[in-house]
Amino acid sequence: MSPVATTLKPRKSPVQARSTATIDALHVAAIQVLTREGLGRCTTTRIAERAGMSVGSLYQYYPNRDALLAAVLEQHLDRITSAVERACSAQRGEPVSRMATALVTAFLAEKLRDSRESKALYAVAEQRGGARFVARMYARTVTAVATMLAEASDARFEDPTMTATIALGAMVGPIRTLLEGHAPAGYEACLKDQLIVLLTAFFQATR
Amino acid sequence: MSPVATTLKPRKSPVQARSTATIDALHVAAIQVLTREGLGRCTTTRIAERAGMSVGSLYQYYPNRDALLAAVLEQHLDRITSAVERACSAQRGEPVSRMATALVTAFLAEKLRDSRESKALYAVAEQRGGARFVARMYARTVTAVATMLAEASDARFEDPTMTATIALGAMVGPIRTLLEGHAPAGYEACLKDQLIVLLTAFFQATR
Amino acid sequence: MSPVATTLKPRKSPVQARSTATIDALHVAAIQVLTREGLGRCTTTRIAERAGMSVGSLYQYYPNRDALLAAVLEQHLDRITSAVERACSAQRGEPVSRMATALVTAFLAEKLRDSRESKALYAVAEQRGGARFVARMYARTVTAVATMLAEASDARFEDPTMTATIALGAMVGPIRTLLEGHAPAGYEACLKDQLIVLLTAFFQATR
Amino acid sequence: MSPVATTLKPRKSPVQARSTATIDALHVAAIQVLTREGLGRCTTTRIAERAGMSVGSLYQYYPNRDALLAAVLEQHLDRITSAVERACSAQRGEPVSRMATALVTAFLAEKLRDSRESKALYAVAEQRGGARFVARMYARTVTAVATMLAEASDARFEDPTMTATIALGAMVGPIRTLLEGHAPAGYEACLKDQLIVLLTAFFQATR
DNA sequence: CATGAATGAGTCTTCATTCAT
DNA sequence: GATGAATGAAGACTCATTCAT
Repeated sequence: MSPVATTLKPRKSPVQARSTATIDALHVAAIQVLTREGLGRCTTTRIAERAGMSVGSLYQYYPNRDALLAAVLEQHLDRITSAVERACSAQRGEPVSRMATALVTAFLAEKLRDSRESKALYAVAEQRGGARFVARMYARTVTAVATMLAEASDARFEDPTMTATIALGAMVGPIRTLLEGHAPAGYEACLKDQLIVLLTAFFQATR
Repeated sequence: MSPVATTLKPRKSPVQARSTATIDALHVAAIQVLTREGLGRCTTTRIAERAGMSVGSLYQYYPNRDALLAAVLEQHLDRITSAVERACSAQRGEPVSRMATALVTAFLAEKLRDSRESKALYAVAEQRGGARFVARMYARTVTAVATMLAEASDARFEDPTMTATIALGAMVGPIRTLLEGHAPAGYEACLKDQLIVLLTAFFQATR
Repeated sequence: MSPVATTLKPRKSPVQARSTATIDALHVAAIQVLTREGLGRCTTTRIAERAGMSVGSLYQYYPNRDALLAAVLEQHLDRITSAVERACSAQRGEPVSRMATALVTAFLAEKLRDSRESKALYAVAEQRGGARFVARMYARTVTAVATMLAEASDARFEDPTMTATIALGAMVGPIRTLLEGHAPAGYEACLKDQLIVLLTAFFQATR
Repeated sequence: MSPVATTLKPRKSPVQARSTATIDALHVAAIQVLTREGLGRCTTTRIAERAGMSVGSLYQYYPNRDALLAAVLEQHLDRITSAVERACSAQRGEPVSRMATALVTAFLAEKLRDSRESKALYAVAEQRGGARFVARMYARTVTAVATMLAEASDARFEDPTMTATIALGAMVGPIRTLLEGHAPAGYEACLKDQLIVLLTAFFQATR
């Protein structure tokens, strides 16, 4: 939408007390508007309105629309990434089947915690500004998974980073199918088990 | 941006040769503008200009901007889906490993034929109108894959549709990683083999 | 007003017929708004409105507000500069008193042809974008005057450019006093004679 | 920008020392912002920030932005005018050549004391509110010069006010050329002498 | 039929001013 | 008195769509 996002960093935040609440209200409002109206209709005015404040206030905290959306995306991605990192570092030395289970469980739990939000943010991630955060999150997640895989008790991976990248994509793909509403009936119910089977089989075939 | 896409169908069916050529020029132009400028800057005027005609003429063929973009997306998806359908129907009765190979080969070839285009269209697919076409393509592809799987010579799937859906997502995920530029060096070179390993392992684990 | 004027060049003008009329209407409207409301209130909407068209049309001809104002300024300055150039080249070989008379006469006639316009444009000239045109006009005028002075029949100037620059400033100053309304009663009536005396005396004192 | 400058007078007279200091800080800050950012970016918030206080405090001293800028302009103009008045009243009874020298010397010294400031304030003077102060300053200066001229030892002026007005404009013009950056190399170095020659010649030609 | 100028609603963003703390 | 967050009107600019030529 905006050709060149000048700055995506939040503005020097005012005092603090009201700030945190206001920023949170903006994030929530942004996700709601994104969810209900779509990225195209997700305007600064509408976000501010739903957050119960004036546009001017929005600009007190973010230098432009993209910066706000980027912040929302970053928060979302960071939450998920952190959960995966935690899950991965807890599985070192375990067999790959447990790794697959832990990875899928952690990722799925976070991603589906608010599936409306997850879905709405895909559009933001597609944007110029969003790609940067996705890239960073991907890098962190791949590192976490690769590190975990390198210490599997029952496998030796030639190129853990490559395996981790493929595995991650293979896990995200079917989840996206669900979020975007292209899944058949009963899909969600067995998604977790299927993903575990998928990743376990892949890890064992690659080792 | 676009208020409410009233109709997404082309205004006149391309019966005449000139119409077909014109529509094609519009599609090509739309993809170029999308690719070079992004969805936000992909305006009707710019598309018409690059297609060598006036905006007025564009509206002779499509009732609005979204209809044009939807048509471009549909064409793209249809090409890929058809290729997959062909590949799948040719593998009936084969073992799952050959099925996986054929599926990955066909899909990858089409998707990477013009990766710029594929990537640019993700943004269109994300839009209101786009989801419908993606859904339809997903359905067709899943059906094709499920039908193929049901006749595998070395496997018996409990729920071929479910397996096909997961497999499809698992294949698309890593490809998307590549298209969106989040892949590490050397990724593209081994993507095909990795995907074949992935699907084969999954099919064999599920049978 | 605008921190960095990206482009001040008019847009690729459409056909021509209507164009010329439209552009002219814009110039006239801009001067009227500038005159009646001041630079601060000289908005694109108001200009378009007074020109009897929509904002969109304004932007069909000029990429931004400053470009329009710059064009108006340039036209104004070019008219005056050209008149001075003509007057100067006609005085070569004459005595300095005739040069002073010709210079003052030509300049004053043009500048006072529409004093409202002349005054209003001072504010535009002050702007980032305007300074460039003023500089260019100054350069042309100084060159014309210096060239003329160098060929005076009754004087030999050590540094004609310097003398021309000072003379020009000395002539413009009192005219500006008039245009800005700081002049006492009867000022305009004798301005021309006073300026001729001023420049003649200066040229004779400097030769 | 500012709707209608209701009042341009400071809200409270600077009786207390602290007030004077505060107002001075505001003036200095205003000039700095004006100089560094231009009139368009010279906002109350920025001025207050640079003055080390809050916007609210700024409004304790001035009813609106224009009042502050007007005060800054007035102070600037008053300083220069006072200097000229002093110089003029010291030259009574002297010959016009000394008068010219004294006038030019005093004016130039004040105007170039901080040329950045002088230049920046031109934009303020152009504004609605500014013209009033310039007019007042012009009147005082003309009076001072005219009074001086009326008592020249070697001349008798028919209309000292007219001569003074022209002389003032003739002196200001070339200085403005310098401040606005349209002057050729070496201009500043000989400006003073040239102006003295100019005014002396004019006075002698007019007497 | 093609053209492309005109339209004007809708976006983002800024900033003077106020007022609760 | 000082503070600075909140306000919202206003401005620049874009672009889908129409319609006179």
